[in-house]
Amino acid sequence: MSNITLRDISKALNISVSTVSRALTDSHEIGEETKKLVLAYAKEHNYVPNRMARSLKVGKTRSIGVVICSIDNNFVAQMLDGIDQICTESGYQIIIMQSKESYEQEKACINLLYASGVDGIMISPSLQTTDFTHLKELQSQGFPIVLFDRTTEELTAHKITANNIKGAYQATTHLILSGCTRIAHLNSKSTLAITRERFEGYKQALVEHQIAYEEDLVKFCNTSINENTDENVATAMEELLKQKPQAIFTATDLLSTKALAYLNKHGYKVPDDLSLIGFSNSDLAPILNPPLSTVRQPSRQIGELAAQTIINLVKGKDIGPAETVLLDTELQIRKSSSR
Amino acid sequence: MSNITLRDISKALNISVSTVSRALTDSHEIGEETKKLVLAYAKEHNYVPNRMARSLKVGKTRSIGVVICSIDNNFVAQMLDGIDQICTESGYQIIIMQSKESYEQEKACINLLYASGVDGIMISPSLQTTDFTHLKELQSQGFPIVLFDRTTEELTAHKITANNIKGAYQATTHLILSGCTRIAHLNSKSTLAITRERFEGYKQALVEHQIAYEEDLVKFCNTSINENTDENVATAMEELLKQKPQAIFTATDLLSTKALAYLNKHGYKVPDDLSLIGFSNSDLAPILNPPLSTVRQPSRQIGELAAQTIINLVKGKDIGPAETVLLDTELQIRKSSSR
DNA sequence: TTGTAAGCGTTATCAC
DNA sequence: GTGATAACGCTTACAA
Repeated sequence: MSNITLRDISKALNISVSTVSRALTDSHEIGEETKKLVLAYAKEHNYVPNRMARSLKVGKTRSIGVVICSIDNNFVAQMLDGIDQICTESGYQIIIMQSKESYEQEKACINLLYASGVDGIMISPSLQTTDFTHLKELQSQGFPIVLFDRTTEELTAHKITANNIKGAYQATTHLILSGCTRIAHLNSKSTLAITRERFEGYKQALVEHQIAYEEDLVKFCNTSINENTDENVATAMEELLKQKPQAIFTATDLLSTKALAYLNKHGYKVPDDLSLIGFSNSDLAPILNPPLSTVRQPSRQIGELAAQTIINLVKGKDIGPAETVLLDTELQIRKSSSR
Repeated sequence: MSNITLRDISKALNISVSTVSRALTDSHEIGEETKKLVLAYAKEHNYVPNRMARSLKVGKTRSIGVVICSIDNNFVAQMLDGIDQICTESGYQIIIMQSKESYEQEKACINLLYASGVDGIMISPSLQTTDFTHLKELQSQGFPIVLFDRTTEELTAHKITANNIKGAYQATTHLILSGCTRIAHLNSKSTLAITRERFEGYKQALVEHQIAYEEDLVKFCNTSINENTDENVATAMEELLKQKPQAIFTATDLLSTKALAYLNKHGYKVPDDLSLIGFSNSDLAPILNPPLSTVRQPSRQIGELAAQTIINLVKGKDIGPAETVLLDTELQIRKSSSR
């Protein structure tokens, strides 16, 4: 198993290195005889090409960088699973880096990835990120970049994300149809499309059902890591609850579960006292107390599509101008919103 | 940002490539003047060394392979988080590969990682794995390997894992002290130490409290991916419940939540009808229905220690003979086991 | 069909 | 203290 090289093979078989190289890549300009010979020898001594040497030579590493906020997040892990599957199938290695919701760390990740020679980068920006020049710079050199899940209008690129407006709209509409009119909305604080779009869907549903929008029923709270999220959520919930809402629509996975925990802890009966519905991809939603109604995102599919897109870009395939792909969410009604 | 090389710097500054190289690695045999000059120029044009070239030359990639069952698993994600932190701090890149609980796929991962030149491998074997020759072969060539979380006696290596016997013992003892004598045990099917040790801890607690061990109260079920786990768990639970247990101790994260889901679905009141306690690292345990008592493992710490160990090995540090590090678990009593 | 040789960007071994 | 030069393992013109 100790590494054998092209030269070893060439010496053993008394043919040149280049012939061996070509034989192994099944070049048409090599005799069947020699091909078989080389292939056999290579297999027997289980030759495995040196990735570094190959990369150095051809200037491509067959690896792509993936930047996410945190690997320790159900939804993210599911997307990574999808990404990994596609990339492995296509012979690409992924290098995962976490921004931990920090803009500085995100830039550091990008630099590290670029320095380590990845052929392309897929990124779901941090909630802190408002400036995208670190990505624009790369792009301007023709470096392939794909945004997934979290997107922004600041950057022209291929983007794969859930249909956030529609998902939020459906969730809110569901609450309205169940008889709620005072519906609170808890969102995370960011300038990313994801935040605005879910807020947008919420407002659309209100408008459509002639319910006046009330600013006091909406809170955006800082959920960046290290930002004592529990406390921020508690404060936001406290203020929202003062407004006596009949229901709350939470816009992210983290907020949904933290809001439920808060309500349970403070003696609110869900859904008797108020309904709750949120974005969440946790498999545990059905056995939460109470079972949590959720907008579920096609996490694996987002990952798969994004991976396929970056691979196509990296391979130089013409996949047309940058476009945003919106994948439908799925409304899963459970007890937490059944009044 | 387009890559600048040593040669570019050497030309611009009219000094040799080797001088530049040495200046950048802060060699003591270079004049302070030139050092400053080179460093300044490098910074200004943000020179970043070519990883491939460096790796090819020195025969090390500063990357380590991490093999886990699935990234889409709370506990695993937490360990990965710990691993990532240590590796990033030490300037090592990690390459994560999933076995999906398949022995064949695990072997494929190992081969791919080895072929891609990682300096060492950390692995948490699949539940299917009983034969460890694929790892032994690597080891016999002096290739660094560390086992984490899931270990085996089949392999002599550095191992980092939770104190499974103690954790299981504590959980079972807790059930006994709460008044249960008919305690069922649901475990996963594997020959890994993790399975046997938790079973062992369960039995130890019984013995110590003079409770007779009953084979019918114990089930090992196949939780490999693709093995219709839900159905297997349902069958196992059905049979266990026929024995009218007063409590169930579930041995893995997956089994714990699936068991709870099963009980809820079939109208069992936990803890009134029976208590439940399980291994789980889900942050949602407190808001499950009912809040789930758990044995919590120091996931991040396991990852961190394992990462530190493999890095030490890779660096050739003498860290003594292979030993197993056992980290204490934490018993978290909640409503599901409060009678 | 096969061989020769250059070169990818580093680092290391010699010289000077 | 600095500079040539070879070498890591591979691919690829260009020759033969």
